[in-house]
Amino acid sequence: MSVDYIIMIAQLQLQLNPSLYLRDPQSSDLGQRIITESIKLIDEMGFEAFTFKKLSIAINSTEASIYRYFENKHRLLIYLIAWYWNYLDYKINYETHNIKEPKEKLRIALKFIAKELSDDDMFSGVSESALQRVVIQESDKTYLTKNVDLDNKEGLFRGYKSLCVTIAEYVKQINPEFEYPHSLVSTCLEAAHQQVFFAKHLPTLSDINGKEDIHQQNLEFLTTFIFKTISK
Amino acid sequence: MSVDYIIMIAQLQLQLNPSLYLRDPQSSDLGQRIITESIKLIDEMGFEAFTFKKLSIAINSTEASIYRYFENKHRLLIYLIAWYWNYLDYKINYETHNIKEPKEKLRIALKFIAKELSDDDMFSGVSESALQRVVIQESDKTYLTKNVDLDNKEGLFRGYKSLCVTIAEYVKQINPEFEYPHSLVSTCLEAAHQQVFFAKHLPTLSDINGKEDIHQQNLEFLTTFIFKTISK
DNA sequence: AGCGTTTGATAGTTTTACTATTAAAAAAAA
DNA sequence: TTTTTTTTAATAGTAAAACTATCAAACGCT
Repeated sequence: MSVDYIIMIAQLQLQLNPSLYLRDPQSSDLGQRIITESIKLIDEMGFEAFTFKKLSIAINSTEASIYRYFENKHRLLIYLIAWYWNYLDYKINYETHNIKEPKEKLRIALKFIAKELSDDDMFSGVSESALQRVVIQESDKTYLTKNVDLDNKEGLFRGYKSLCVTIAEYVKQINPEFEYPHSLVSTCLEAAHQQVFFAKHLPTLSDINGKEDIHQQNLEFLTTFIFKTISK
Repeated sequence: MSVDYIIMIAQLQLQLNPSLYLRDPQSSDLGQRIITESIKLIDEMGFEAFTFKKLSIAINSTEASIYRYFENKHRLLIYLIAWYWNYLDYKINYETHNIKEPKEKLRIALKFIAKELSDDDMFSGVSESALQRVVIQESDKTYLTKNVDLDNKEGLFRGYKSLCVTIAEYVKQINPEFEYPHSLVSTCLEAAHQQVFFAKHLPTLSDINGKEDIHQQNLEFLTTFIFKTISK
């Protein structure tokens, strides 16, 4: 691990919008336990059944203490999902940094978007595989609320938008005449987790079958769909 | 309105899976009020803030009475969304019935998927425009739960899957070699409402701008991406 | 008029989503 | 090392949500 790499990570952490929390969970032991355990719990029981009461028991603390870090469980979810998109955005920017060819950049981006994170991928104590499952099942709930406009004004969705814009840039470079780069990329980002969910739970809605490598098939689908759509 | 049409509607209503409710809301005045008012309320306040208590006040009845029709508010949402997909599936089947050319069938299907329903479109007392807004904002919540597999086994998502399969058939007829017809169509169906939501609330994620006709632009985007993806 | 079904009224339980207060513990400053 | 400040834990409490149960009134039907 080079010094540069450490600096990049530090910046990545700092980039998380302070509006995402009341008190920075990265700044204390309790805060970090809130993050790691909430990912586990939401992954296991789903966001609806998840409560601060249950979380407080899991981390051997109290509800009141958790409320000092996050206004409510919805905000905590937004934080977790934002962390993931920021992480992906960082990773994709890092991996495509010295690539010239936009098609290659797009290919790399898609690879990271569709890639399954493994259980031993850990990033400052966070189980990335559990977080990825949380993203697959819960991410849309962050913005599908009557509060979107206010939350968006606070910049809570910055990471996701940034990632979308980054990749839309590659699309524009490949085909400057294509009229819907952002729509295509957001559709693709959404499809990336939707198709995994469908493959596992509503297989009629997908041709990706659970028997083979879901993430590999998904990558092929997304690649086909995005490159064909922007072809001239 | 022809007799055939009436029969089709009757069938459409009957096709709604009885597992969707405890007591058929179409069968009584109170049941119908539950449906029409719940659509209004969810549209206005969002699904999270919506409660049976509020609904009972709106329909001048009691919580207990509503619980005789639906097990809980999540089941009611599933019912409303299922109604919409069944309605769309019926409409698309009806409108493409005597069309031979699969490309034309697909075009018609997309037209109905992307079409904005107007305030005066009413179908047995249901405000279709309000229901469509509910679909845009809430539909994904029907299946993004830990209960999906059980709900799916009960056939609660039959309408959506049926619509997806119908359109995937057109895709297969246009290009039998295309490997992901269902994935492409489910991606398209999801994008159809996602893009409207993004255009209104997270415009960075979309090229569809709120100033012009969102639904028309959306149709163009969806048409471009689906036809390009399946082109040889 | 009598019967079964549907609805309304009322009441009660458990859980969730918070807020407030105070004391103890830990960290930082003097 | 003592003092001060900040953080956390413990406890308690509230309002609303998500139900369940009971019973009587109303209604539709034969």
